[in-house]
Amino acid sequence: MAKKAPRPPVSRDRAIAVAIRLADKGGIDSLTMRKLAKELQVEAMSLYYHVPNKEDILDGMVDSVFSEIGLPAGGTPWKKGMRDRAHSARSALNLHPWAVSLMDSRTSPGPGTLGHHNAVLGCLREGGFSVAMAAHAFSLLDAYVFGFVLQEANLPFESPQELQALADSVMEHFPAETFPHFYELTIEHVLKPGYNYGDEFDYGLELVLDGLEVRLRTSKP
Amino acid sequence: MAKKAPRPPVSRDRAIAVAIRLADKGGIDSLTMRKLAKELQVEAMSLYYHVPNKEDILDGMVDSVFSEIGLPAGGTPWKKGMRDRAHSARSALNLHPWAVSLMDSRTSPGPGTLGHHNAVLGCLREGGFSVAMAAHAFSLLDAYVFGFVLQEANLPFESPQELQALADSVMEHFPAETFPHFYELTIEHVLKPGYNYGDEFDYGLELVLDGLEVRLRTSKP
DNA sequence: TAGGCTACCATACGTCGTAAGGTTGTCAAA
DNA sequence: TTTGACAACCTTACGACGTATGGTAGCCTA
Repeated sequence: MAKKAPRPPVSRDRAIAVAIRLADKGGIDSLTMRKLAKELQVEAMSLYYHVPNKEDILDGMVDSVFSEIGLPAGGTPWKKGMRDRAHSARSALNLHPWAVSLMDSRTSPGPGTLGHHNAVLGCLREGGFSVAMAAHAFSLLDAYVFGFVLQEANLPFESPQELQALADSVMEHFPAETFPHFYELTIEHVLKPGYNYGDEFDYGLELVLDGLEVRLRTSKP
Repeated sequence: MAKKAPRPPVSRDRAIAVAIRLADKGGIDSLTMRKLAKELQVEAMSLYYHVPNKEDILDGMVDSVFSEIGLPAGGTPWKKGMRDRAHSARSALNLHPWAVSLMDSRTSPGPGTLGHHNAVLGCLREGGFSVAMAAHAFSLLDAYVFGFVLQEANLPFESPQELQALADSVMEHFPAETFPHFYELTIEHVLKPGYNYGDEFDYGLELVLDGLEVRLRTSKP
């Protein structure tokens, strides 16, 4: 996959794109200025010609992920718009799991982030939400989506086998009667074939959307 | 504030407690094995007698924060139990903002985490939730609470002055007509005196709790 | 008084972000 | 045709990080 002879020129955008690829492959901790430079076929210090510091690259990465989230086209009914956006956001953040933890500690929003916020607010306002109600809905939906993805990325297992192994390990350390309800859930629900934590996403999302619909109706004359 | 002459013995628990203090004071990045050792009045490598590596300390810190979250006493009505727990979780995580981003990448739950999960599930089951409904509720509530705290810890401002400064900075970089809905929200809502993002927490929480109540009622015979 | 154990320490390695100060290649003005 | 400014990249080096390796000093028991 290495380029032929001529090295394409480095730029902030290209550095960010390659950094995202590296972080996707090896996790955010494996992203170092030296590895990024090597991937771009330059030396580490050359990056600092295009970028003030590593933080700036991380900012750019987060903003780029935000830009990946599909935006509701103008005129979309708010409920469908918000549902689609939630699914799109989950997909983007699942593709780039480092993004959620990186959102923390990032300070100034970039154009991708602002554009995203703007489109969401627009969809809500067109759907009849007052400014205050739109703020409520925005906060609630974002908190739910990011929180869910955080938990999802957080799961210490990825396959049913790993889940079983984890359950075994926990049961070994703590006798069953210590945490009876936790055990009930584990055995009667989680360890059942076909269980998939990701399936919980839609349940919560629809509950939230329905709740917003009710509040919207009863807040209007 | 330094201890007198006799140095108290180091232990995993004491190391974790002091690590939490350091992370609270200077952020998670400022927590290094050398600084932690100095605070405990030993050399860095002495920590490795009590702890296998830094990861183990981070695990312990997260588990300790989970233990700080108040648990519903047995017999508490589920809605009050969940509301109180959500507030308590938010308080604990606001006190230790590094904990949310640290939850990511942590693998094996400790006793604090398991005890917390167990008590929550118990409260829901006693309140009439089926195992599957309890799983839904748990996922939804946790996602919302953690997601909200993540956003809250994430806010790039802490005082109204900083907010105003941030707004000015953003407006300088992007003309107002680029993101009209974002500007509407900022000017008509966020920059108004008395605005406090934290106030959004209860709106979303009550909406979620009401939604769960409806689902619980209609799922029962 | 010998040996073993617990708790601690000194030194060193490889890796990180990045400061400071080169070295090229290109291209317009002289 | 020469000059010199500028953009793009490089070399070297520094201090901080996590931690592997291999001590040592004090205590306890036999």
